[in-house]
Amino acid sequence: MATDNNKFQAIISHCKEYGFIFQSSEIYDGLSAVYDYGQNGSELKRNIRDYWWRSMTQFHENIVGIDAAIFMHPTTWKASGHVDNFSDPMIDNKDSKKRYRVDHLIEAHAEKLALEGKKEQEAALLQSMDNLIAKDDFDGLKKLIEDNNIKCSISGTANWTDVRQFNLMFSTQLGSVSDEANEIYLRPETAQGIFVNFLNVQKTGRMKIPFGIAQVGKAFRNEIVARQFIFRMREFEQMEMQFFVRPGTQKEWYEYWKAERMKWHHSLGISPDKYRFHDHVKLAFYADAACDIEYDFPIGFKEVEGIHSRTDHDLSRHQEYSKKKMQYFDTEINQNYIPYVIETSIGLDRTVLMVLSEAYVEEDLSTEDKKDSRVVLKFPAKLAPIKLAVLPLTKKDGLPEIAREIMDGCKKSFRCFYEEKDTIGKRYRRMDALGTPFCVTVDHQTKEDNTVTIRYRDSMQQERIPIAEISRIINEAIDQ
RNA sequence: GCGGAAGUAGCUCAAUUGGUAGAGCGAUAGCCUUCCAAGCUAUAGGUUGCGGGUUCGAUCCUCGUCUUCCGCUCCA
Repeated sequence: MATDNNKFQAIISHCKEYGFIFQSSEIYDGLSAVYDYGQNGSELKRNIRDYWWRSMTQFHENIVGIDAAIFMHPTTWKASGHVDNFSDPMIDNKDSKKRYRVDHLIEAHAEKLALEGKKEQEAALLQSMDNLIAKDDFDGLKKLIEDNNIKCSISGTANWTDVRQFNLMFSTQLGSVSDEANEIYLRPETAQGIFVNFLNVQKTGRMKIPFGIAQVGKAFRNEIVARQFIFRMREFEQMEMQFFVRPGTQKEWYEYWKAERMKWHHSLGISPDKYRFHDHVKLAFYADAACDIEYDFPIGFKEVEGIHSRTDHDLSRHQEYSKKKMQYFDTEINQNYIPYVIETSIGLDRTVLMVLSEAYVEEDLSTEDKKDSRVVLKFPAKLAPIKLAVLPLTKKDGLPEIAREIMDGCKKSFRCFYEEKDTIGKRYRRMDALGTPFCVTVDHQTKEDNTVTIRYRDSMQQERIPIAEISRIINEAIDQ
């Protein structure tokens, strides 16, 4: 791995070759920025998801989980601000390649007219623009730009593309009759499923503030450019937790969750110097504090998780649009209020990529006589797709039968893999490439004293242990 | 989305200046019975990304398209 970019490419190839991640619909040339998880990738992903879920809902007594539908009432997205903020008519200047939001471009020109004292022209321009935007008349908008001879500030030309709508939300029809009234969106984030269920969960769970609601699920964004493997996909999975707190305490809970989430990342066995916080300077309209946890991917430091202090923005908006009171009565202070929210939102696919990036190692094992190397995925045992490989040293002499018995004893508690083909060294290396932390080998001595050789993935060390100990050793490693 | 480059077996690559493709690794089956891949034998696997055009004939030339990579752009 000469450069980090080579390492990234190597990881992508490895993922395909060993059944972790395939491009979607590959036999039909693939679908851009959509990927499928294979037999090993789906296990890895599920293990990460389960670990996060347990960390939230099991280790914290005041956090419960839900699973909301992907389809939601269209008003949800008006209330959340996605309808207004997630779709804008855009236009590109062909010479400078610069893309503008049409309204920004025209407003800038109107401002210029105002400065030149042409107040009437300014008003007329803005009026025309508002009319056209309200009608979604993109051809009209382009004509307006051309008629006013609006130029790109960089290239100074008026060589424009057509006006196009970039709607980051996917839409579809609910019901079989196509009708605009039935248009609904695939959720662009999972958070809103939590907010609209806030009262349901709080009341039925008798939850007392502060408390959290966790959720794992798919979200969809029609990204203009989606690239970099599974880092940015159009269909992706989020693991989110919204933590409801008393107004005024959000700052301390924000700090609490920053620290708590960073601890979780370190518990994956990843070194702290691979992480950094990136504080948002320009805050979104709904936030009073926000930061990202960034991991040092082979392609550089990139966001894995976001922690946002969302104030009471979401619940207030839903209260406004639904006319339902999104309030909580706090018996400690005898007050009704709309809770403030701290959000932790981590991309599951990005976490998979992070774990893969961290685990992937090419090792040079050459000695003086022999060149040798291996590719090994050093997953934490709890995340490994396969925990144990059971390998009879040979296919004869009753060794496979003993190995099968070990398999039967272990496969109820964790995922095992049986293999009798090829030399033992080759089988070890195959397991390294899948990230299997333990291999046990049944040999002739096993028949005499019921012991096997256990071989550790990372150190490649071996030791002799009784068959009865296998299960305990591996379960302990998984629990760490 | 724009510009540039690329696409040949699961992977890494070769080949024909236009005459319809080979190797290594890998896979499968068998031999060997071996505690850290690359011993032996056999087998499978490619309408050379896809679709048109030029041509007697296209993997090669040409157009379109899809996908990927790099840069720009975008990412409430």
